[in-house]
Amino acid sequence: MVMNLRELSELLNLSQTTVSRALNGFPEVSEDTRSRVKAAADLHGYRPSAAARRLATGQSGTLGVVFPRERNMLVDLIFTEFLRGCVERASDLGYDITLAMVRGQQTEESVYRRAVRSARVDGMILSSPLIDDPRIDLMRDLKMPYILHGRTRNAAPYPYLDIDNEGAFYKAAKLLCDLGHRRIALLNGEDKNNFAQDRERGFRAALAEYGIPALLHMLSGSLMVEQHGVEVATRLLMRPVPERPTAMVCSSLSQAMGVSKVARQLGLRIGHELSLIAHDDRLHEIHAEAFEPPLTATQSSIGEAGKKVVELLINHLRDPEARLPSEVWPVDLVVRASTGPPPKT
Amino acid sequence: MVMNLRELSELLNLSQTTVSRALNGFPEVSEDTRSRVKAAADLHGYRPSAAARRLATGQSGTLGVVFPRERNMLVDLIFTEFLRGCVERASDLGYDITLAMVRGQQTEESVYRRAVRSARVDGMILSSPLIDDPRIDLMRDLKMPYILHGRTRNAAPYPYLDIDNEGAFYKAAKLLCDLGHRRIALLNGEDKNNFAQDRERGFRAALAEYGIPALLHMLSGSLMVEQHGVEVATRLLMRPVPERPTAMVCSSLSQAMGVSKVARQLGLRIGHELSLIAHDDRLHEIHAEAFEPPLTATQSSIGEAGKKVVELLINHLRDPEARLPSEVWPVDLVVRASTGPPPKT
DNA sequence: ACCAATTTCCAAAGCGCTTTGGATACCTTC
DNA sequence: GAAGGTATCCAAAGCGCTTTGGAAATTGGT
Repeated sequence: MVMNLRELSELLNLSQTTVSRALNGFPEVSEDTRSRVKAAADLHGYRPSAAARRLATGQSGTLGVVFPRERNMLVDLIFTEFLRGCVERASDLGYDITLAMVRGQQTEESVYRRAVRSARVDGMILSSPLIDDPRIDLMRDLKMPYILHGRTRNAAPYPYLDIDNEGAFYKAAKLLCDLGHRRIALLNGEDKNNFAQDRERGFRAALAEYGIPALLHMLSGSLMVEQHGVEVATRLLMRPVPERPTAMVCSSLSQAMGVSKVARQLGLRIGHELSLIAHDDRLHEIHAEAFEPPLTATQSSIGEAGKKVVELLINHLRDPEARLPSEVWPVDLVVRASTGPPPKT
Repeated sequence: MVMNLRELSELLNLSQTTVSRALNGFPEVSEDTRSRVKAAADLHGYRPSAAARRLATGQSGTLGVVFPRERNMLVDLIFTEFLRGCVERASDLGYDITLAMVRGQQTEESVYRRAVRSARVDGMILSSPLIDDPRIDLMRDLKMPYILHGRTRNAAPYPYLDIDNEGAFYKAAKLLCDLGHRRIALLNGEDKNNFAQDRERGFRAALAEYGIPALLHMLSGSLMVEQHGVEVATRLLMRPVPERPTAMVCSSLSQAMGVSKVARQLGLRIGHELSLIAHDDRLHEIHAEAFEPPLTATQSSIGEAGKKVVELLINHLRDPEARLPSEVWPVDLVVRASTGPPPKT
């Protein structure tokens, strides 16, 4: 049914060596034979057996992605988008993505150990890191190549791709300060997430520059779609005018959606009585520009991050000696209609 | 670093054959040696190399799952949950899950062919089938074992797991008819999906039994979270009382959420002026019982479906001669507080 | 026209497992 | 105690690829 290397080489009157080399782009084979081989391979639909190649090279051609432990709508949506990016780029580069999951009882460790020992994957992609993530020490101990999507506080240098959360929220808060806002609220993610702390830091830094106390600043309990935005917004916006924030910065579009609904109900026009900025992960079908009015946002595509993470990891696999693949992406602040000067009261 | 079979066998003064058999539970090895072998394997952390085993057995120990072509919040959430189920059960059964994706330009076919020829996967799991899904003929041509999550209209028998959508919506509509409702609306999924057609059929069948015209019945354009529910509900519930539906059946909790909000705004109490039933996929953190009031729902866990699909496919792989793994799950109708007799007007 | 350098190709040795086809030892049974 | 089972174990042959260490063929310089 499916032809193998030996058959193909016999058919071409060449050795397996030559055919293999021709196909894999080695220099020691003439262009002439190479094209002859490629044509024949194409014609007969030859594809090297993944299993055999894996055994011979000791590489599995597979990257592992671990499901986040946490589960909620936002996390799931973000993860799916991230995963999509990973799979897309991986398949471009000839790699497979397999999924791993840590189940109830199991220790995180056993799962990773298992993956490593049976050599199922060449590297792992870890997402949603905690402040001090034990997995990175584990990976190092296991000598398993890996890359983190996000950052952690672990001491030693490690490979990661992250976005400049601090800078993004600094920019956002600064914009509001520049516009004249004095009472600015932050709806953040959970404090245990590193990105939430980064965002808070950036936010505070901007306020500090303007000598504005970060009084209204709040750390939220969850990223729940809308619900959390609704709750916090209700609590804050119902306050008497002198205490009411004139601007809010949200960690997700979902929160912004909730805030925006509450504002509308209270008759506060977004961009006038209330300025609103949110972070936009560029999820599919949820766009800051589709808000009413279009939302000023710090934006960074989570799907692109998935692609890049795979790229970095694969580069690292191909050349383990090269410098650690660590990268911080700047985040754009796109100003739209949801931000304006504070109301004159 | 990692010990292999030869080393382990030398260490035990046994042949590789015996060690392999002991570990894989073959009968022709004494319980005595078996436990000795297992202990040693455990002690030294021996794990057979996946690549070598794959090459030797011709089985990859891997199942492929294909990303749905469509993308929106609901699809993504459902897919993630389904995937989670797949990964969970697969890992229990010693299988890996790798993801495949059909990209923009690529034909569906090329993607599947590639997977088959390089023998990366032993079987594929296809989800969100179309009415007449070309993939099932393709799978058959390629002789790739597969299973469908959902059903299609293709003529020849094929392996699938589906829930009884028709029966579920029949039950839901019948309940409403029994309660005395006469104007019942259906908010369905897109017509191109097989499950939507099944649901419509069940819905119509119940109404027909009661001689009720399915006038208010509507096929919706999208499954968008809430938005669609809001739109349709607004259109229907703003009508004059004699034309207004007294009950609605939704295809998803998200739609129901939208309907419910509109009803609340119009001062219609769910369970009194408006009865509401929705299909509940048992997604994480979105529960029919958490609605206000708790929602009567037809429910079936998409995560469990993922698990079962993997089970069926693996059984099929282990015994290809056995009967086609095709199964229809009954769907429970759980009556809660959102349904009651129609208002007396 | 000859030697060295370069191209181009190949035979064969793994990679680490499973599995076939015995061989050997240990019991039964009469 | 010999014949026939049965329970244990093993040597060796793959699985289909990559890669090492040469050999053969071609080229170039003089």
